[in-house]
Amino acid sequence: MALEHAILVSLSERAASGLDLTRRFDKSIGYFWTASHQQIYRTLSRMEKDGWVRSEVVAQQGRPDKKVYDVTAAGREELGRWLAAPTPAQPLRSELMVKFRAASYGDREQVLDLARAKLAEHRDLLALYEGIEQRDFPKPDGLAGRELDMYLVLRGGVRMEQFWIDWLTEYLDAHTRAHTKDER
Amino acid sequence: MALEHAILVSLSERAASGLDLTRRFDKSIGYFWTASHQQIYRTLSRMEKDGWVRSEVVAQQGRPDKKVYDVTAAGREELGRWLAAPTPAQPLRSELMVKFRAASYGDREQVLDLARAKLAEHRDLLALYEGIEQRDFPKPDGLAGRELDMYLVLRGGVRMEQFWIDWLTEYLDAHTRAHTKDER
DNA sequence: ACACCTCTTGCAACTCGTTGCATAGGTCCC
DNA sequence: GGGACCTATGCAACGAGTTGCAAGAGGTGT
Repeated sequence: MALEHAILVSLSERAASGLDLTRRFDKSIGYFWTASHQQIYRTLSRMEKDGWVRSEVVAQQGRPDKKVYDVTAAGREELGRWLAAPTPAQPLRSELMVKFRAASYGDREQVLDLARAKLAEHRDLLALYEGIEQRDFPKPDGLAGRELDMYLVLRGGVRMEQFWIDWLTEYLDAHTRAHTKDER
Repeated sequence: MALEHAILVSLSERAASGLDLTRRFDKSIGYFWTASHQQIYRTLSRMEKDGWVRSEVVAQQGRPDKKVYDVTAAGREELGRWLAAPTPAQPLRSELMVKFRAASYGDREQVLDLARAKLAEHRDLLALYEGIEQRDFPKPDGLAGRELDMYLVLRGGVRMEQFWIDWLTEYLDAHTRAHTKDER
């Protein structure tokens, strides 16, 4: 399981409540690991029971109290252990690829429309990531340590979106060419 | 859910038993959608109950009987419906990216070793896919229809592996450079 | 006073996927 | 005949993740 470790990473950067974490998983960390708020609350409870984090109730003005979580020494130890452990291969799982392979059993034109929609989605995501890259890392050459790590993960996101765009373009081009040939 | 649809696609290509399907999910289809045999048997039962497939017990010589499944008209209809339906965005989920981002909270050298191991894995996969590409599609230019679909999905696999290789190489290079600088 | 909004935490039920095991028929070999 | 192994199907239990809903606390509007 990696959600508890993703939470440990996020809490290592800064202590947070369940809702704070939920918001972080909606942006930065969420770009490469997603989680719903229910999942986060449930996991936080288990982690506290296991002694990886401890919580403190903090009163707020004009808002309900919140429970702020913090990583314990045991949590830091677990994080280090997990970091060094081999990562199991995550098999590729793409609904889109299943559909592309199945296109001849349905309406091909609609599948091409799906491809065009996905292409637009991935172009938007690429623009988002490149915007963050230019805003937060205008000069990547001098980076080191934690900042370099964050930059390189973002680069992974950029490259991933570029992959989708390139492949979907190849897909659409090839089918456009095949279709044109049929018409002649 | 896409497993039932992946099964419909595979059964559309050719009728099969649960174990046949398990073997297909270990190779061709499995390159972009995986499933264990228990999952397949369970899903086949449900699909038969829903009327998407029908089964026939076939006696074999020297082996236990097998139940061969076949797509019904309702199954073909469902497949067509699913093909045209929009595909929800699948958020990226990469344990490796979480680890890379967290490297400063553990032993960085071990994380670099993980990256090198992943790089080797993806090089192997790329070689596998490129081997299939050259064996099955030596002349991709004339392809159309179902063969073109299969070729293009394979191209997606090749490009995906190439993405991992390129990014991991960038990651290792950047950290090698940062480390060298520290030493000076 | 009352309805209604947001913030924060959480429960319950469900689906999806994995792991471990069971069963039953059959071959091959010693 | 006994044991190892393969084919084929399946159950049970668990863990991970999603969806829907609830409840309390505090604010705002009329």
